[in-house]
Amino acid sequence: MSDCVGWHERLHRESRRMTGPRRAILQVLEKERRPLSNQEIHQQLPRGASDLATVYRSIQLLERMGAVKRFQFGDGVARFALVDERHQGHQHHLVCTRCASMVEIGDCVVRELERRVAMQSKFKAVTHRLEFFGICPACQ
Amino acid sequence: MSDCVGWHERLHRESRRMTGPRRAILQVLEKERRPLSNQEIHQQLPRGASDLATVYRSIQLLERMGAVKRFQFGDGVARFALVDERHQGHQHHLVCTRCASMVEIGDCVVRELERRVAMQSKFKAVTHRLEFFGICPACQ
DNA sequence: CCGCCAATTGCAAATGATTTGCAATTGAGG
DNA sequence: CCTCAATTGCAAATCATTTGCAATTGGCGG
Repeated sequence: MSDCVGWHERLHRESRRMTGPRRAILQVLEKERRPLSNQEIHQQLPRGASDLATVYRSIQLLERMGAVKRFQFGDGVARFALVDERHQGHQHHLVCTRCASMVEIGDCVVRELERRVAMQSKFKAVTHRLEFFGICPACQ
Repeated sequence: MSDCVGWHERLHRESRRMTGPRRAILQVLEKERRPLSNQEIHQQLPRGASDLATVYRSIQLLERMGAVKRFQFGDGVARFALVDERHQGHQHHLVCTRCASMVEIGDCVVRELERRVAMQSKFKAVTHRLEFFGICPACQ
């Protein structure tokens, strides 16, 4: 179980509070290290720990803070997973299309390409989003 | 204006019909070669050419046929653009985050990496999704 | 330990995108 | 032209996500 001290500070920096619901939500995200929908997070919460609307609001906050990353699988539901702080917010993942379990991909090989793309297209502030999908060993 | 003959055949292969609404929708997609939401498609249609529900159904069909590609920018709206047949359905894009204008990216450099990822992770059937975002010259 | 006050929450209602049921309409082959 | 499955329009239903608001709560100062 995490004491959430790190989170407490991080929230405090933006004059935000560490509340019961937020603590519970963070604990779910830390335990299940894979993309979860707001619904799924809410279900895994201890009974009465937080309202669904509060889950939405907390996730929104965490996303603004860059603490959580949004995944869109194309089924109309947004899923979120904690960002690994070691990767300064830029990291790619391999996600199982059956169970959404997730593996981190090593270094980003696309950075280089990004610069070339910007150069050739005359676009500014070019970024990218790269995700891998497949079927994990457990699901095969 | 396209005569839509190619589409006619392609639909026929799956015992689908080329109808008025579908023709109109395809014409919009061919003219505006950038990701459009169902709403946007519907708006650009000649008055009364198709119901919004029919646009949704047609786009769904085109997506199943692999004729259209779905883009999720994270604003809760799905956008779709025609797939360039030359690229057998695999192609990356650079999309303007302001106006959604779109440029195609040349060859896919990630294919190689994909195999390595599959190997190391023991995942099967690994695919990927890669999109670039930026601000196009017109929007700068 | 107490009180204050902005931040936060629960609840219910509002939004907005997308889907669906169904009866009426329409392609396209014969 | 006739037939029939595919398709459509329309309205109602779903589903995810957001929002208004009064009540509650964290955390700082005293």
